[in-house]
This record gives sequence, C-alpha cells and structure tokens, in this order.
Amino acid sequence: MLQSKIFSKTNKNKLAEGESVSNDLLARAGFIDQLMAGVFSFLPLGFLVLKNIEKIIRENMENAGGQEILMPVLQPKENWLKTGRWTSLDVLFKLKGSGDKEYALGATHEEVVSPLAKKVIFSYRDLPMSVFQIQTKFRDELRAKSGILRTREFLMKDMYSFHASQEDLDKYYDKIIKVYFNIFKELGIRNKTYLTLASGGSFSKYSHEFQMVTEAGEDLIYICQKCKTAINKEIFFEIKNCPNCNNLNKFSAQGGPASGWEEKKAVEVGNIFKLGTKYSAPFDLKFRDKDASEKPVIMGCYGIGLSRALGAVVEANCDEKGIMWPKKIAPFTGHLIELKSKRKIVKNTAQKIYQDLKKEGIKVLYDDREDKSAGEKFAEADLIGIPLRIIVSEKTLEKKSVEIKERGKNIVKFVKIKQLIKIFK
RNA sequence: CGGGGUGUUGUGUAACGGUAGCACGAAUCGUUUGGGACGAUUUAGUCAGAGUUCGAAUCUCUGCACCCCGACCA
Repeated sequence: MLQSKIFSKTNKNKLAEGESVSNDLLARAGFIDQLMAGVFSFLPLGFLVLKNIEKIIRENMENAGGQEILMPVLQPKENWLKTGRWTSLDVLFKLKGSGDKEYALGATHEEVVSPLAKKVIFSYRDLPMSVFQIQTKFRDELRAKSGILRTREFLMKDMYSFHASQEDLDKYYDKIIKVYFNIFKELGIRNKTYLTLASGGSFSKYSHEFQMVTEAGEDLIYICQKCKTAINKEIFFEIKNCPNCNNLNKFSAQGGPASGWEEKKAVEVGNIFKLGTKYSAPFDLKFRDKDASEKPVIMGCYGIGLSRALGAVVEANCDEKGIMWPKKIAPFTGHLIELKSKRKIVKNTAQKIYQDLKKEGIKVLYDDREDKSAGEKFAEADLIGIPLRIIVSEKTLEKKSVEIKERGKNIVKFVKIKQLIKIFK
C-alpha cells in the first residue's frame, strides 16, 4: 500500500478526549475513527489488523472442531421472551419494525443457536458439535468508555458447543482454555493474560474470564502468586482457596487480598461459560441417547471480543512514540521508507524494492511521499508501529544497501538490497 | 441510570461581557533534506435554539453531544 494514498491521516497532537492510551494512539495513527460514543469505524490500517486477528481466531476455532456459520443480527422478540432475557438483559437493543413488530439486535446468540441446533441435533450420534461465528454484536451499554475497549457495537467471535454429557462439556471446556491461551499467545498478549474465575452472570454460577492486565482495564482481579490463576473481584470474597492450586485465600485486616495474592486492573478479552441446560431447556433442545432415552443437550459458550482484543494489544504493546504491533497481527510486515533526494535513483530503488517485496507476498506499507521530511516520516512510522522499517536513502545506496530497524529497538542494521528478501523469510 | 465536567476551524488550545487569536494540519511558492526543518502567502471555527444586555464564545434557560467517576455489564 502506498502511504501517499492511504485513507487516513496521522495526528501529531494528543487527543483531548478519553483516558485510554490505545484509543489515543489508534485514533492518532489513523486505525480507527469514532462516530459516536461507543461506535467506531475501522480505517484501512485498523481493518487490516482486525482481519489478522480474525484469521488467528478462525484457525484456532477450526482446529478446536468449530464450524463457522453466520447467524442473523436481527432477531425475533419471541425467542428472547422464551428465555426471559427480553426483560432481564439490560443491554439488549430493542427496535420496532412496521406494524409495531418488535425485534432484538443480537447481543449474544443463545436465542438463535439453540433453536437452530434443534433442527440438526437429534441423536447422541450428532454430538458433540460446535459452531462459531465472527460477527458484529450490539449491546446498549449504559456507559461506553475507554475508546475501543468498551463499545456498543463490536466485533465478536462467539462459539457454542453441544454435548451429550456434563463430562464431555467439561473436557471440551478445558480444551478451549488451552486454545484460547494459544490465541492470546499469537496476539502477543499471552504473558499478561490470566485465566480468571468470575461470576457466571445470567448463565451459571461461575465462568472463566481471560483477563489481560492493564491500567486501562475496568475489572479488578486477584492473581494467585503460586500458580498465576486469578479470581475476579466480584467473587473474590466468596472463594476460600485458589481454584487451581488451593493457595489459601485469606484477607488482610484492611479487607484487601492477603499475601500470596496480587491485585491488578485488567480488561476481559475472553469469557467462557458452561451453560448446561440453561438454553437447551427453554427451546426444548434434546437428543436420544444410546439407551433410547430422551435427554437435554448440554451446552457451552465461548466468546472473544475482536475489536476489544485489538485495543488490548495496543495497551500492552506501545511506548511514548506509538504502537508496537506484534508481528502476527501487524497491518504490514514491513514499512518501506524512501527519504527525499534529488537523485532519481533513490525513488527508483525504493519502487523496485516495493515491487519485489510485493511479488514475494510480503505486506509492505511504502512511504512514497515526496513532501515529507525524514523526521516526519520516522515519527509517523513509530506512531503506526509496523514491526520492521526499511529505509532507502542516498546514504544507504552508497553501500548498495538499505537500513533495517525493528520498531522499539535502537539497533540499526545495513542489509544489501539483494539480501533483503531473506530477512522476511 | 445517578453524579460531575466540557462543547471555539480537521486536531490541540487562548480570548475581563467589548476586534475570535495561537500552534499543528491542509493548500501554493521558495529554501531545506536522516528524527515531526525554515520563510512567505492562504485556508477554516464559537454545538443548536431562546433569553439578559447597547454589546454574548463568555451570563441565564432549554435541548443535543462528548468525556470522567459510580452503578450495570453476555
């Protein structure tokens, strides 16, 4: 992509609004644009990252046996009445169609996937089964905040699994925990993400959240220093021992956590629930077991907010100059920067390198702008945060080389142009 | 939803009730040319409506929007 043509502009001035670092950087670097409170557009750079995150999540879900589907955003009121969530789920967007017919905008999809599964699952032979989708969700949050971290419209992967027994669900649930950690590893936030025991909300007594530690987070978690498992503050006081290693959970005289536990602010990047029969029951989702008896299907659900994860990645990977994208999700692998020169050879060489890298399938953002000073280009490159910078200038051409610099590191290497492709292999 | 705050050009900010200014951006020209370079010229704004006043960005009211704290959060 040519930087001279890109559908966004960077902004030198810090934004006045909002508290979160990720929002400031993503907006200033031209990844996102706010339309209203809690609603954002993804510009070319942001959308590229979002698609990379989507790819990672999709691959991992498919590896876990999930089949991708796409369910409707627009949903009938009746289904939500059946589960009681038409009135109990405060964040549900409701709207009126013609003739006063009422609809819900999908905040989550148990009300759609459960009756859908009823048309597919009849026998123990049909189980287990799991489906997922990556789709825009709508939640009428009373207060949107922290930029892209808490929004009213957001991209989410939600998976639903169906099982013949509790044991089978338990097994699958544990498998998904591993898969989720692998996803967060690929997103570059594994070392800050903790499996956290949390309230089950309207689903079940407890659930597990994947909480990424950051000052921008709105949750408080307590991390067991023995095994690095965490407990969400909302249930910390009712849990007597670490759910993983039995580390004693006593409280200090001040009411805070005892030694052996660390309190941290965190943002929830994933959440998994054992639904049991909570949604199979109202929709009469049953199956015939081996002994011909009729049993309710046991369900689980597993969510990851993609757009929130994008913000979380930035919170965890930035410095005072800008974003530092993990390689796997960076919008581009390389940022080719041509410095201004009167000698045509500089531009010609840069163009040649750009074409060669493209031919090799390497994603490159090419700063071909002629009216920008070197300092300006470097500052913008730091802000955008592409992992590898390739500089072409009169200076580098004297050595038949380009200059290579990793974002966030101060080591500059000269590499012969002929050798350049190898760096990306 | 409760509480608080703020709305001035694309962005960030100034202006006692008395000429709406500055920086960045954008545009043109020239000079520069390895960390947001310099000069000149230009561009564009008081959230909306009502009120008080000789006069309102400034005071009052209503509405709208955004931000922050809290509550809520599959």
